[in-house]
Amino acid sequence: MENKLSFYNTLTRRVERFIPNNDGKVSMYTCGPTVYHYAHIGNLRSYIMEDLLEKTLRYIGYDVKRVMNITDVGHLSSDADTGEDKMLSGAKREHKSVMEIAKFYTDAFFSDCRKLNIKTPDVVEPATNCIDEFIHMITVLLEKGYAYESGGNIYFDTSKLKEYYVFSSQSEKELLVGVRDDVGEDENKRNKSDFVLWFTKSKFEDQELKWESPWGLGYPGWHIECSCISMKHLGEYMDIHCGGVDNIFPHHTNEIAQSEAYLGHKWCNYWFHVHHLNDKSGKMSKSKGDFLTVSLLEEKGYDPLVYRFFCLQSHYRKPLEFSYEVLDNMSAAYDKLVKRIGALDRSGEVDREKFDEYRAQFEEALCDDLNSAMAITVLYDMLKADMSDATKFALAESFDEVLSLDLAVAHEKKAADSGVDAEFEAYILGKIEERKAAKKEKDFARADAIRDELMAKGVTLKDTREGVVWELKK
RNA sequence: GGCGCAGUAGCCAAGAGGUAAGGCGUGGGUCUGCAACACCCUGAUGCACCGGUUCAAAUCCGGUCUGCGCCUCCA
Repeated sequence: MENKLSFYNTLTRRVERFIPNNDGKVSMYTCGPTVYHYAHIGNLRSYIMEDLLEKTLRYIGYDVKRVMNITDVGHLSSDADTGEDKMLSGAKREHKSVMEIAKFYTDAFFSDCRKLNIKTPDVVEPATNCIDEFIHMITVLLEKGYAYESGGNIYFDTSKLKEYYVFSSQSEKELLVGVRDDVGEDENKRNKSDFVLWFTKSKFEDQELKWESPWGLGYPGWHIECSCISMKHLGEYMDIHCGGVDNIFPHHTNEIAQSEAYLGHKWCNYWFHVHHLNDKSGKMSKSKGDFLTVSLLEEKGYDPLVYRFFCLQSHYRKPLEFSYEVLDNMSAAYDKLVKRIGALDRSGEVDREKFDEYRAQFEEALCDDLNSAMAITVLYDMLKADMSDATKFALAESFDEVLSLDLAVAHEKKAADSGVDAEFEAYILGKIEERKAAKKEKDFARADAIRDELMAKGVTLKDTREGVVWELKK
């Protein structure tokens, strides 16, 4: 099939035409969450943009297999032997077991994804399911001389590689100029850039999850999981590996190092990285403590899809700054868009020619380095164009396969479960009827009095063309 | 210190050599008891700044400034 999609490949540092290893098929891997806390909306930006990539691939006809890991062990707060396991500190914080924490936050993560219409990958695999695979890969790396044992831990020897810093033109010498003095140095390492594959000697004796291994009771390092899980499900050759830009180094750099050392050949051709969501003070981060979640946005009265719309209006390779002002802006735009599509008369013939014309424009925008903002413009252009409502509605439905903004579903249903109890709702509906009668008799003073009465209870009335609607004031 | 990303109207944002898309907001209008909704009209002689290349630059080149990220916690 024709390969028409282009996007930025971090490995070559340019926008490239995407050509999969097997015609028409795409193997795709996504670094999943470390489930020690809620995902914040910055984390979710990456998953939204990766979802866009996956859906674009499917939309233009590829057969996609996508795999995601769940990090439920081995992700330390520092990559040296000194950091505490994130899962363990999460468990301590909430006085639960590590497995309970993992389950709780994995569920929370997918619940957030559902609200944002992020498709669940074809395969989701927790790291703790793959201990045998980790041990196997580490064994091979030791046999091949790419790994060594030191101080009880197994390390990857980066000096054995021709090129370690594959993603940047940085020289090691420059990196050695210490910037972060908060990171303790691991005395067991032969080279500064070496990293742990397996821990048996942790400074944290209370590590809850440990497994038997040829090197003793212990647990895996963080980077090994993505290499093993992706190979387990996608084989030795992979098309696209995704993640946030902050994973470029060290996580993805280390994955390539160990995977290609293990395989003896090139592993993944395309690396797709999503830039950060910032606020005025900079990057949103779980470790900063204070962060925005999907639930928080909902509490403030925003539809989670407004946040998706906000992300889609920007580009994945651009830093995006979050503010409530912009979200309000997007919220208004989103409501108008949905209402406009909802008002379309869907009976009648679809004009195939027009349909194909706009669908092609939409694909073209997406295929140009995933220009989602332009794709949304095609949506607006299409709604303004001279063609039947049925054609417009069919196009909106089609575009929504990629945009996933619930553009063509009944939004009345959403309004129905706004959390108002039946008794209050009956009262409101009663008042609306009363007001309708007053208006009919041209008793506008009384009609306004009823509106004010409801307003005092937090209910806003609007006489739209489709009838009276009410909403709870936020 | 090194490496990288970005700077376009009040806000978000597209465009990447040929004379500034789109959205939200604002203002004006039409409509309707009023409000709201809907619809129409409305915006940058200019794309951070300074030079250069060119018939032509927001787009290319050089330099400067500003913001942000990465350089073993991060999406």
